[in-house]
Amino acid sequence: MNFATLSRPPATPGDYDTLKHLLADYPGLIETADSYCWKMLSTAKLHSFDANTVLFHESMECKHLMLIVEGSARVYKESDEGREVTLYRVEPGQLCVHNLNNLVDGASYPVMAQAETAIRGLAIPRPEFHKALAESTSFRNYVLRTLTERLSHMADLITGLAFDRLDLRVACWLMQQFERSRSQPIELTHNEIAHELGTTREMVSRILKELEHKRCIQLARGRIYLQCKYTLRLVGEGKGKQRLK
Amino acid sequence: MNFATLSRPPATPGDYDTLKHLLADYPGLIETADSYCWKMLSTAKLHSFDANTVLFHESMECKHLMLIVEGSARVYKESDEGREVTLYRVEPGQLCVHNLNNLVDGASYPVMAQAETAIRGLAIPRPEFHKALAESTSFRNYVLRTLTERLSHMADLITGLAFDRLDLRVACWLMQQFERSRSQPIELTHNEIAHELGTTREMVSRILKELEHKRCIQLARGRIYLQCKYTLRLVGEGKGKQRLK
DNA sequence: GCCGTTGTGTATCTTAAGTTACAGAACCCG
DNA sequence: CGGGTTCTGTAACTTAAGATACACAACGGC
Repeated sequence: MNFATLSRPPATPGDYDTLKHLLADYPGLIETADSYCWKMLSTAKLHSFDANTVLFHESMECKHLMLIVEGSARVYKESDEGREVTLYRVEPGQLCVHNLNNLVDGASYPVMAQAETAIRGLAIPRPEFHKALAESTSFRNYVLRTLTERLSHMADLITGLAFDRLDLRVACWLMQQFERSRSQPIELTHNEIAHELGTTREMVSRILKELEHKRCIQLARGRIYLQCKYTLRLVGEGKGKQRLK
Repeated sequence: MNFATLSRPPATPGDYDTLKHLLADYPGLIETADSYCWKMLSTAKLHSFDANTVLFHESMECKHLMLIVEGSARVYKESDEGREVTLYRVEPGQLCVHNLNNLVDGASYPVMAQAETAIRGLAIPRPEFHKALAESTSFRNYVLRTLTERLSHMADLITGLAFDRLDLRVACWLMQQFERSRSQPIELTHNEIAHELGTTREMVSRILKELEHKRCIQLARGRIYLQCKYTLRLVGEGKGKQRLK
Protein backbone atom coordinates (compact mmCIF):
# COMPACT_ATOMS: atom_id res chain seq x y z
CA MET A 1 0.00 0.00 0.00
CA ASN A 2 1.66 3.16 -1.14
CA PHE A 3 1.35 6.45 0.58
CA ALA A 4 -0.51 9.24 -1.18
CA THR A 5 1.42 8.82 -4.36
CA LEU A 6 -0.05 10.13 -7.52
CA SER A 7 -0.78 7.54 -10.11
CA ARG A 8 -0.79 10.27 -12.74
CA PRO A 9 0.72 13.73 -12.76
CA PRO A 10 -1.75 16.44 -11.73
CA ALA A 11 -3.49 18.28 -14.50
CA THR A 12 -4.84 21.81 -14.57
CA PRO A 13 -8.42 21.63 -15.71
CA GLY A 14 -8.38 25.30 -16.65
CA ASP A 15 -11.56 26.38 -18.30
CA TYR A 16 -15.03 26.85 -16.94
CA ASP A 17 -16.75 24.09 -18.90
CA THR A 18 -14.29 21.42 -17.84
CA LEU A 19 -14.66 22.45 -14.22
CA LYS A 20 -18.39 22.48 -14.39
CA HIS A 21 -18.35 19.02 -15.84
CA LEU A 22 -15.96 17.73 -13.19
CA LEU A 23 -18.04 19.17 -10.39
CA ALA A 24 -21.34 17.82 -11.65
CA ASP A 25 -21.80 16.09 -8.29
CA TYR A 26 -21.51 19.35 -6.35
CA PRO A 27 -24.85 20.97 -7.13
CA GLY A 28 -24.86 22.69 -3.77
CA LEU A 29 -21.61 24.35 -4.67
CA ILE A 30 -21.70 25.18 -8.37
CA GLU A 31 -25.34 26.12 -8.81
CA THR A 32 -24.91 29.10 -6.61
CA ALA A 33 -21.24 29.63 -7.26
CA ASP A 34 -20.16 33.21 -7.70
CA SER A 35 -17.19 34.51 -9.65
CA TYR A 36 -14.82 34.28 -6.67
CA CYS A 37 -15.73 30.69 -6.26
CA TRP A 38 -14.99 29.92 -9.90
CA LYS A 39 -11.76 31.78 -9.64
CA MET A 40 -10.66 29.61 -6.77
CA LEU A 41 -11.76 26.47 -8.54
CA SER A 42 -9.75 27.39 -11.58
CA THR A 43 -6.56 27.32 -9.46
CA ALA A 44 -7.27 23.75 -8.44
CA LYS A 45 -5.31 20.87 -9.85
CA LEU A 46 -6.78 17.53 -10.70
CA HIS A 47 -5.06 14.72 -8.84
CA SER A 48 -5.51 10.99 -9.16
CA PHE A 49 -4.90 8.28 -6.60
CA ASP A 50 -5.06 4.52 -6.86
CA ALA A 51 -7.48 2.50 -4.81
CA ASN A 52 -6.21 1.77 -1.29
CA THR A 53 -3.87 4.74 -1.26
CA VAL A 54 -3.56 6.13 2.26
CA LEU A 55 -4.64 9.72 1.74
CA PHE A 56 -3.66 10.81 5.16
CA HIS A 57 -2.93 9.15 8.44
CA GLU A 58 -2.32 9.80 12.08
CA SER A 59 -0.73 13.20 12.19
CA MET A 60 0.00 14.07 8.64
CA GLU A 61 -0.51 17.64 7.66
CA CYS A 62 -2.14 18.49 4.39
CA LYS A 63 -1.90 21.68 2.48
CA HIS A 64 -4.87 21.22 0.21
CA LEU A 65 -8.56 20.85 0.36
CA MET A 66 -9.72 18.02 -1.87
CA LEU A 67 -13.00 18.08 -3.71
CA ILE A 68 -13.50 14.51 -4.76
CA VAL A 69 -14.66 14.26 -8.32
CA GLU A 70 -14.71 10.52 -8.66
CA GLY A 71 -14.36 7.59 -6.27
CA SER A 72 -14.68 7.48 -2.52
CA ALA A 73 -12.52 7.60 0.58
CA ARG A 74 -13.12 6.19 3.99
CA VAL A 75 -12.23 8.16 7.10
CA TYR A 76 -11.79 5.97 10.13
CA LYS A 77 -10.07 5.35 13.45
CA GLU A 78 -8.16 2.30 14.56
CA SER A 79 -7.96 0.68 17.97
CA ASP A 80 -4.77 -0.90 19.22
CA GLU A 81 -6.45 -4.31 19.11
CA GLY A 82 -6.82 -4.02 15.36
CA ARG A 83 -10.44 -2.99 15.30
CA GLU A 84 -11.69 -0.03 13.30
CA VAL A 85 -14.69 2.33 13.11
CA THR A 86 -15.61 4.28 10.07
CA LEU A 87 -16.34 7.90 10.94
CA TYR A 88 -17.60 8.84 7.54
CA ARG A 89 -17.06 8.49 3.87
CA VAL A 90 -16.06 11.18 1.41
CA GLU A 91 -17.61 10.99 -2.01
CA PRO A 92 -18.24 13.34 -4.90
CA GLY A 93 -20.21 16.28 -3.61
CA GLN A 94 -18.59 16.17 -0.21
CA LEU A 95 -15.34 17.25 1.28
CA CYS A 96 -13.11 15.83 3.89
CA VAL A 97 -13.77 17.82 7.02
CA HIS A 98 -10.72 16.56 8.81
CA ASN A 99 -8.82 18.20 6.09
CA LEU A 100 -10.34 21.44 7.27
CA ASN A 101 -8.98 20.82 10.71
CA ASN A 102 -5.59 21.16 9.21
CA LEU A 103 -6.39 23.96 6.89
CA VAL A 104 -7.98 26.13 9.50
CA ASP A 105 -5.48 26.11 12.27
CA GLY A 106 -2.81 23.68 11.26
CA ALA A 107 -3.80 21.40 14.11
CA SER A 108 -3.84 17.77 13.11
CA TYR A 109 -6.12 15.16 14.44
CA PRO A 110 -5.24 11.50 14.31
CA VAL A 111 -7.60 9.87 11.87
CA MET A 112 -6.91 7.66 8.91
CA ALA A 113 -8.23 8.16 5.42
CA GLN A 114 -7.91 5.68 2.65
CA ALA A 115 -9.11 5.60 -0.93
CA GLU A 116 -11.65 2.85 -1.37
CA THR A 117 -11.65 3.11 -5.10
CA ALA A 118 -9.45 4.96 -7.53
CA ILE A 119 -9.96 8.65 -6.84
CA ARG A 120 -9.82 11.81 -8.85
CA GLY A 121 -10.07 15.07 -6.99
CA LEU A 122 -9.53 18.76 -7.32
CA ALA A 123 -6.95 19.96 -4.84
CA ILE A 124 -7.33 23.54 -3.71
CA PRO A 125 -4.22 25.05 -2.14
CA ARG A 126 -4.56 26.41 1.35
CA PRO A 127 -4.22 30.11 0.57
CA GLU A 128 -6.82 29.91 -2.19
CA PHE A 129 -9.11 28.06 0.16
CA HIS A 130 -8.89 30.84 2.70
CA LYS A 131 -9.35 33.52 0.12
CA ALA A 132 -12.43 31.86 -1.31
CA LEU A 133 -13.82 31.45 2.16
CA ALA A 134 -13.53 35.18 2.63
CA GLU A 135 -14.81 36.26 -0.75
CA SER A 136 -17.35 33.68 -1.81
CA THR A 137 -20.60 33.40 0.10
CA SER A 138 -21.57 30.28 -1.78
CA PHE A 139 -18.34 28.51 -0.99
CA ARG A 140 -18.53 29.56 2.62
CA ASN A 141 -22.02 28.24 2.95
CA TYR A 142 -21.07 25.05 1.23
CA VAL A 143 -18.21 24.46 3.65
CA LEU A 144 -20.28 25.25 6.69
CA ARG A 145 -23.12 23.06 5.54
CA THR A 146 -20.80 20.13 5.01
CA LEU A 147 -19.31 20.60 8.43
CA THR A 148 -22.61 20.71 10.23
CA GLU A 149 -23.88 17.72 8.25
CA ARG A 150 -20.87 15.72 9.36
CA LEU A 151 -21.48 16.80 12.90
CA SER A 152 -25.05 15.55 12.79
CA HIS A 153 -23.94 12.34 11.25
CA MET A 154 -21.33 11.78 13.92
CA ALA A 155 -23.91 12.48 16.59
CA ASP A 156 -26.01 9.70 15.08
CA LEU A 157 -23.04 7.40 15.19
CA ILE A 158 -22.62 8.20 18.85
CA THR A 159 -26.20 7.45 19.78
CA GLY A 160 -26.04 4.25 17.76
CA LEU A 161 -22.96 3.09 19.64
CA ALA A 162 -24.31 4.19 22.99
CA PHE A 163 -27.87 2.91 22.79
CA ASP A 164 -28.50 0.46 19.99
CA ARG A 165 -27.91 -3.21 19.86
CA LEU A 166 -25.43 -4.39 17.30
CA ASP A 167 -27.97 -6.32 15.25
CA LEU A 168 -30.06 -3.19 14.83
CA ARG A 169 -27.03 -1.24 13.80
CA VAL A 170 -26.11 -3.86 11.24
CA ALA A 171 -29.65 -3.90 9.87
CA CYS A 172 -29.79 -0.11 9.61
CA TRP A 173 -26.40 0.02 8.01
CA LEU A 174 -27.48 -2.57 5.44
CA MET A 175 -30.60 -0.55 4.68
CA GLN A 176 -28.51 2.50 3.97
CA GLN A 177 -26.14 0.58 1.74
CA PHE A 178 -28.95 -0.90 -0.27
CA GLU A 179 -30.50 2.50 -0.66
CA ARG A 180 -27.25 3.90 -1.94
CA SER A 181 -26.78 1.02 -4.34
CA ARG A 182 -30.44 0.99 -5.37
CA SER A 183 -30.83 -2.55 -4.04
CA GLN A 184 -27.82 -3.86 -5.93
CA PRO A 185 -25.83 -6.46 -3.94
CA ILE A 186 -23.26 -5.15 -1.50
CA GLU A 187 -19.74 -6.22 -2.29
CA LEU A 188 -18.02 -6.29 1.06
CA THR A 189 -16.61 -9.00 3.27
CA HIS A 190 -17.89 -9.52 6.78
CA ASN A 191 -14.61 -8.24 8.05
CA GLU A 192 -15.00 -4.97 6.17
CA ILE A 193 -18.49 -4.56 7.57
CA ALA A 194 -17.12 -5.14 11.05
CA HIS A 195 -14.67 -2.31 10.39
CA GLU A 196 -17.53 -0.08 9.38
CA LEU A 197 -19.35 -0.61 12.63
CA GLY A 198 -16.49 -0.93 15.06
CA THR A 199 -17.01 -4.57 15.91
CA THR A 200 -15.57 -7.98 15.07
CA ARG A 201 -15.93 -10.23 12.09
CA GLU A 202 -17.53 -13.06 14.07
CA MET A 203 -20.31 -10.84 15.37
CA VAL A 204 -21.07 -9.64 11.87
CA SER A 205 -21.14 -13.16 10.48
CA ARG A 206 -23.48 -14.25 13.23
CA ILE A 207 -25.86 -11.35 12.79
CA LEU A 208 -25.88 -11.54 9.01
CA LYS A 209 -26.73 -15.23 9.28
CA GLU A 210 -29.64 -14.31 11.54
CA LEU A 211 -30.85 -11.77 9.01
CA GLU A 212 -30.59 -14.40 6.32
CA HIS A 213 -32.76 -16.73 8.39
CA LYS A 214 -35.28 -13.93 8.71
CA ARG A 215 -35.20 -13.73 4.90
CA CYS A 216 -34.06 -10.12 4.79
CA ILE A 217 -30.91 -10.85 2.83
CA GLN A 218 -29.06 -13.62 1.10
CA LEU A 219 -25.39 -14.26 1.67
CA ALA A 220 -22.66 -15.19 -0.74
CA ARG A 221 -18.91 -14.99 -0.52
CA GLY A 222 -17.98 -11.32 -0.50
CA ARG A 223 -21.50 -10.29 -1.44
CA ILE A 224 -24.87 -9.66 0.16
CA TYR A 225 -28.13 -9.71 -1.79
CA LEU A 226 -31.22 -7.89 -0.65
CA GLN A 227 -34.13 -10.24 -0.30
CA CYS A 228 -36.85 -8.23 1.36
CA LYS A 229 -36.33 -4.61 2.20
CA TYR A 230 -39.47 -4.45 4.31
CA THR A 231 -38.50 -7.13 6.78
CA LEU A 232 -35.03 -5.65 6.86
CA ARG A 233 -36.41 -2.25 7.71
CA LEU A 234 -38.65 -3.85 10.32
CA VAL A 235 -35.66 -5.41 12.04
CA GLY A 236 -33.70 -2.18 11.80
CA GLU A 237 -36.45 -0.20 13.40
CA GLY A 238 -36.10 -2.21 16.56
CA LYS A 239 -38.97 -4.60 16.10
CA GLY A 240 -36.17 -7.09 16.30
CA LYS A 241 -35.98 -6.35 19.98
CA GLN A 242 -37.81 -9.55 20.82
CA ARG A 243 -35.30 -11.30 18.58
CA LEU A 244 -37.70 -13.71 16.87
CA LYS A 245 -35.43 -16.47 15.61
CA MET B 1 -38.56 23.21 33.99
CA ASN B 2 -39.39 26.16 31.83
CA PHE B 3 -38.57 26.43 28.24
CA ALA B 4 -36.01 29.02 27.17
CA THR B 5 -37.65 31.78 29.09
CA LEU B 6 -35.61 34.77 29.98
CA SER B 7 -35.14 35.34 33.64
CA ARG B 8 -34.32 38.96 32.87
CA PRO B 9 -35.09 41.12 29.88
CA PRO B 10 -32.22 41.22 27.36
CA ALA B 11 -29.89 44.14 27.61
CA THR B 12 -27.84 45.82 24.92
CA PRO B 13 -24.26 45.96 26.11
CA GLY B 14 -23.50 48.70 23.61
CA ASP B 15 -20.00 49.97 24.02
CA TYR B 16 -16.68 48.43 23.26
CA ASP B 17 -15.37 48.20 26.80
CA THR B 18 -18.42 46.40 28.12
CA LEU B 19 -18.22 43.91 25.27
CA LYS B 20 -14.55 43.33 25.74
CA HIS B 21 -15.13 42.65 29.37
CA LEU B 22 -18.01 40.26 28.70
CA LEU B 23 -15.98 38.34 26.15
CA ALA B 24 -12.91 37.99 28.33
CA ASP B 25 -13.16 34.20 27.90
CA TYR B 26 -12.99 34.42 24.11
CA PRO B 27 -9.34 35.25 23.58
CA GLY B 28 -9.36 33.42 20.25
CA LEU B 29 -12.08 35.72 19.08
CA ILE B 30 -11.43 39.16 20.49
CA GLU B 31 -7.65 39.30 20.37
CA THR B 32 -7.72 39.19 16.63
CA ALA B 33 -11.12 40.76 16.18
CA ASP B 34 -11.40 43.27 13.37
CA SER B 35 -13.81 46.17 13.11
CA TYR B 36 -16.49 44.10 11.36
CA CYS B 37 -16.37 41.62 14.14
CA TRP B 38 -16.85 44.33 16.75
CA LYS B 39 -19.64 45.78 14.74
CA MET B 40 -21.48 42.48 14.78
CA LEU B 41 -20.83 42.01 18.47
CA SER B 42 -22.28 45.40 19.21
CA THR B 43 -25.62 44.27 17.74
CA ALA B 44 -25.75 41.35 20.16
CA LYS B 45 -28.09 41.36 23.11
CA LEU B 46 -27.22 39.97 26.48
CA HIS B 47 -29.67 37.28 27.54
CA SER B 48 -29.94 35.45 30.81
CA PHE B 49 -31.35 32.02 31.51
CA ASP B 50 -31.94 30.19 34.74
CA ALA B 51 -30.21 26.93 35.49
CA ASN B 52 -31.97 23.93 33.95
CA THR B 53 -33.63 25.96 31.26
CA VAL B 54 -34.02 23.91 28.11
CA LEU B 55 -32.19 26.05 25.59
CA PHE B 56 -33.32 24.04 22.65
CA HIS B 57 -34.74 20.64 22.05
CA GLU B 58 -35.59 18.14 19.39
CA SER B 59 -36.47 20.19 16.38
CA MET B 60 -36.62 23.71 17.58
CA GLU B 61 -35.28 26.33 15.28
CA CYS B 62 -33.16 29.10 16.62
CA LYS B 63 -32.54 32.44 15.07
CA HIS B 64 -29.51 33.44 17.07
CA LEU B 65 -26.02 32.37 17.70
CA MET B 66 -25.21 32.43 21.40
CA LEU B 67 -21.80 33.29 22.74
CA ILE B 68 -21.92 32.12 26.30
CA VAL B 69 -20.46 34.69 28.65
CA GLU B 70 -21.13 32.93 31.91
CA GLY B 71 -22.30 29.47 32.91
CA SER B 72 -22.44 26.26 30.91
CA ALA B 73 -24.84 24.25 28.82
CA ARG B 74 -24.92 20.57 28.12
CA VAL B 75 -25.72 19.29 24.64
CA TYR B 76 -26.95 15.72 24.66
CA LYS B 77 -29.11 13.06 23.10
CA GLU B 78 -31.74 10.91 24.74
CA SER B 79 -32.66 7.32 24.08
CA ASP B 80 -36.24 6.16 24.31
CA GLU B 81 -35.34 4.04 27.34
CA GLY B 82 -34.47 7.17 29.27
CA ARG B 83 -30.73 7.00 28.87
CA GLU B 84 -28.65 9.95 27.74
CA VAL B 85 -25.23 10.73 26.26
CA THR B 86 -23.56 14.07 26.49
CA LEU B 87 -22.21 15.16 23.13
CA TYR B 88 -20.41 18.18 24.43
CA ARG B 89 -20.60 21.11 26.74
CA VAL B 90 -20.73 24.76 25.82
CA GLU B 91 -18.91 27.14 28.08
CA PRO B 92 -17.52 30.66 27.87
CA GLY B 93 -15.14 30.79 24.94
CA GLN B 94 -17.12 28.26 22.92
CA LEU B 95 -20.22 28.29 20.85
CA CYS B 96 -22.95 25.83 20.27
CA VAL B 97 -22.25 24.23 16.95
CA HIS B 98 -25.66 22.69 16.66
CA ASN B 99 -26.91 26.18 16.64
CA LEU B 100 -24.89 26.66 13.49
CA ASN B 101 -26.71 23.80 11.88
CA ASN B 102 -29.80 25.89 12.10
CA LEU B 103 -28.19 29.14 11.22
CA VAL B 104 -26.47 27.86 8.14
CA ASP B 105 -29.21 26.10 6.30
CA GLY B 106 -32.22 26.17 8.56
CA ALA B 107 -32.04 22.41 8.92
CA SER B 108 -32.61 21.28 12.46
CA TYR B 109 -31.06 18.34 14.08
CA PRO B 110 -32.62 16.63 17.07
CA VAL B 111 -30.40 17.27 20.04
CA MET B 112 -31.20 18.64 23.44
CA ALA B 113 -29.42 21.48 25.15
CA GLN B 114 -29.95 22.48 28.71
CA ALA B 115 -28.41 25.09 30.93
CA GLU B 116 -26.44 23.46 33.71
CA THR B 117 -25.99 26.65 35.62
CA ALA B 118 -27.48 30.08 35.23
CA ILE B 119 -26.32 31.39 31.90
CA ARG B 120 -25.60 34.76 30.42
CA GLY B 121 -24.90 34.94 26.74
CA LEU B 122 -24.65 37.32 23.84
CA ALA B 123 -27.20 36.47 21.19
CA ILE B 124 -26.23 37.38 17.66
CA PRO B 125 -29.12 37.54 15.22
CA ARG B 126 -28.89 35.34 12.16
CA PRO B 127 -28.42 38.05 9.54
CA GLU B 128 -25.62 39.67 11.53
CA PHE B 129 -24.02 36.29 11.97
CA HIS B 130 -23.93 35.75 8.23
CA LYS B 131 -22.68 39.21 7.55
CA ALA B 132 -19.87 38.87 10.04
CA LEU B 133 -18.95 35.53 8.56
CA ALA B 134 -18.54 37.23 5.22
CA GLU B 135 -16.73 40.31 6.39
CA SER B 136 -14.65 39.27 9.36
CA THR B 137 -11.75 36.91 8.88
CA SER B 138 -11.22 36.57 12.60
CA PHE B 139 -14.82 35.62 13.26
CA ARG B 140 -14.80 33.18 10.37
CA ASN B 141 -11.68 31.49 11.63
CA TYR B 142 -13.07 31.36 15.11
CA VAL B 143 -16.24 29.64 13.92
CA LEU B 144 -14.37 27.16 11.78
CA ARG B 145 -11.93 26.36 14.52
CA THR B 146 -14.72 25.68 16.97
CA LEU B 147 -16.45 23.43 14.50
CA THR B 148 -13.41 21.36 13.74
CA GLU B 149 -12.57 21.09 17.43
CA ARG B 150 -16.01 19.72 18.12
CA LEU B 151 -15.58 17.29 15.32
CA SER B 152 -12.36 15.97 16.78
CA HIS B 153 -13.94 15.72 20.17
CA MET B 154 -16.88 13.78 18.82
CA ALA B 155 -14.52 11.44 17.02
CA ASP B 156 -12.89 10.72 20.37
CA LEU B 157 -16.27 10.02 21.86
CA ILE B 158 -16.93 7.55 19.08
CA THR B 159 -13.72 5.63 19.58
CA GLY B 160 -14.34 5.57 23.30
CA LEU B 161 -17.78 4.08 22.84
CA ALA B 162 -16.63 1.65 20.18
CA PHE B 163 -13.42 0.36 21.74
CA ASP B 164 -13.02 1.16 25.41
CA ARG B 165 -14.40 -0.58 28.42
CA LEU B 166 -16.74 1.41 30.55
CA ASP B 167 -14.45 1.48 33.57
CA LEU B 168 -11.69 3.03 31.49
CA ARG B 169 -14.08 5.60 30.15
CA VAL B 170 -15.23 6.47 33.63
CA ALA B 171 -11.66 6.79 34.84
CA CYS B 172 -10.67 9.00 31.91
CA TRP B 173 -13.75 11.13 32.33
CA LEU B 174 -12.94 11.58 36.03
CA MET B 175 -9.40 12.61 35.16
CA GLN B 176 -10.68 15.29 32.86
CA GLN B 177 -13.11 16.58 35.43
CA PHE B 178 -10.48 16.81 38.10
CA GLU B 179 -8.19 18.61 35.71
CA ARG B 180 -10.89 21.14 34.95
CA SER B 181 -11.68 21.64 38.62
CA ARG B 182 -8.01 21.66 39.63
CA SER B 183 -8.56 18.57 41.79
CA GLN B 184 -11.54 20.05 43.60
CA PRO B 185 -14.26 17.48 44.38
CA ILE B 186 -16.75 16.76 41.62
CA GLU B 187 -20.30 17.61 42.56
CA LEU B 188 -22.38 15.23 40.52
CA THR B 189 -24.60 12.26 41.30
CA HIS B 190 -23.86 8.86 39.87
CA ASN B 191 -26.93 9.23 37.74
CA GLU B 192 -25.64 12.41 36.20
CA ILE B 193 -22.33 10.75 35.44
CA ALA B 194 -24.20 7.90 33.79
CA HIS B 195 -25.89 10.48 31.58
CA GLU B 196 -22.53 11.89 30.66
CA LEU B 197 -21.26 8.57 29.44
CA GLY B 198 -24.38 7.03 28.01
CA THR B 199 -24.74 4.27 30.55
CA THR B 200 -26.77 3.42 33.65
CA ARG B 201 -26.56 4.57 37.23
CA GLU B 202 -25.85 1.08 38.57
CA MET B 203 -22.83 0.63 36.33
CA VAL B 204 -21.42 3.96 37.43
CA SER B 205 -21.95 3.16 41.10
CA ARG B 206 -20.25 -0.17 40.66
CA ILE B 207 -17.26 1.23 38.81
CA LEU B 208 -16.83 4.19 41.14
CA LYS B 209 -16.85 1.80 44.07
CA GLU B 210 -14.11 -0.18 42.36
CA LEU B 211 -12.08 2.98 41.89
CA GLU B 212 -12.57 3.81 45.53
CA HIS B 213 -11.23 0.38 46.48
CA LYS B 214 -8.24 1.08 44.31
CA ARG B 215 -7.82 4.31 46.29
CA CYS B 216 -8.12 6.59 43.30
CA ILE B 217 -11.08 8.47 44.66
CA GLN B 218 -13.28 8.79 47.69
CA LEU B 219 -17.04 8.82 47.47
CA ALA B 220 -19.60 10.88 49.32
CA ARG B 221 -23.19 11.66 48.62
CA GLY B 222 -23.31 13.80 45.51
CA ARG B 223 -19.57 14.34 45.60
CA ILE B 224 -16.36 12.63 44.53
CA TYR B 225 -12.98 13.47 46.04
CA LEU B 226 -9.74 12.85 44.25
CA GLN B 227 -7.46 10.66 46.31
CA CYS B 228 -4.58 9.78 44.01
CA LYS B 229 -4.41 11.16 40.54
CA TYR B 230 -1.58 8.85 39.55
CA THR B 231 -3.41 5.61 40.22
CA LEU B 232 -6.46 7.12 38.58
CA ARG B 233 -4.48 7.94 35.48
CA LEU B 234 -2.98 4.48 35.54
CA VAL B 235 -6.42 2.89 35.51
CA GLY B 236 -7.60 5.25 32.80
CA GLU B 237 -4.70 4.39 30.57
CA GLY B 238 -5.88 0.83 30.38
CA LYS B 239 -3.48 -0.73 32.83
CA GLY B 240 -6.73 -1.66 34.51
CA LYS B 241 -7.26 -4.20 31.79
CA GLN B 242 -6.35 -7.03 34.11
CA ARG B 243 -8.90 -5.59 36.54
CA LEU B 244 -6.93 -6.11 39.74
CA LYS B 245 -9.61 -6.06 42.45
C1' DG C 1 -37.34 14.44 65.20
C1' DC C 2 -40.25 12.62 61.56
C1' DC C 3 -41.03 11.60 56.91
C1' DG C 4 -40.82 11.91 52.12
C1' DT C 5 -37.34 12.30 48.68
C1' DT C 6 -33.15 11.54 46.61
C1' DG C 7 -28.93 9.20 46.27
C1' DT C 8 -26.07 5.06 47.04
C1' DG C 9 -24.60 0.06 47.68
C1' DT C 10 -25.00 -4.43 46.28
C1' DA C 11 -26.39 -9.06 45.18
C1' DT C 12 -28.50 -11.75 41.65
C1' DC C 13 -29.78 -12.63 37.11
C1' DT C 14 -29.96 -12.04 32.03
C1' DT C 15 -28.24 -10.81 27.88
C1' DA C 16 -25.19 -8.75 24.39
C1' DA C 17 -20.84 -8.81 22.84
C1' DG C 18 -16.49 -10.49 22.25
C1' DT C 19 -13.07 -14.52 22.09
C1' DT C 20 -11.21 -18.89 20.85
C1' DA C 21 -10.76 -22.31 18.01
C1' DC C 22 -11.68 -24.81 14.29
C1' DA C 23 -13.75 -26.74 9.81
C1' DG C 24 -14.78 -26.21 5.48
C1' DA C 25 -16.06 -23.50 1.31
C1' DA C 26 -14.84 -20.51 -2.43
C1' DC C 27 -11.44 -18.36 -4.96
C1' DC C 28 -7.03 -17.49 -7.19
C1' DC C 29 -3.11 -18.63 -9.65
C1' DG C 30 0.51 -21.15 -11.38
C1' DC D 1 -5.98 -29.60 -10.92
C1' DG D 2 -3.37 -28.74 -6.70
C1' DG D 3 -2.25 -25.97 -2.97
C1' DG D 4 -2.21 -21.71 -0.73
C1' DT D 5 -5.13 -17.95 0.59
C1' DT D 6 -9.13 -15.61 1.83
C1' DC D 7 -13.66 -15.82 3.48
C1' DT D 8 -17.46 -17.77 6.03
C1' DG D 9 -19.95 -20.70 9.58
C1' DT D 10 -20.41 -22.17 14.03
C1' DA D 11 -19.97 -24.11 18.58
C1' DA D 12 -18.29 -23.38 23.24
C1' DC D 13 -16.84 -20.28 26.40
C1' DT D 14 -15.78 -15.71 28.82
C1' DT D 15 -16.71 -11.28 30.02
C1' DA D 16 -18.83 -6.72 30.03
C1' DA D 17 -22.88 -4.46 30.50
C1' DG D 18 -27.41 -3.95 31.71
C1' DA D 19 -31.75 -5.10 34.47
C1' DT D 20 -34.07 -6.14 38.71
C1' DA D 21 -34.85 -5.61 43.18
C1' DC D 22 -34.11 -4.13 47.42
C1' DA D 23 -31.98 -2.01 51.77
C1' DC D 24 -30.45 1.73 53.65
C1' DA D 25 -28.20 6.28 54.27
C1' DA D 26 -28.33 11.20 53.86
C1' DC D 27 -30.70 15.23 53.25
C1' DG D 28 -34.34 18.70 53.45
C1' DG D 29 -38.53 20.56 55.14
C1' DC D 30 -41.85 21.24 58.37
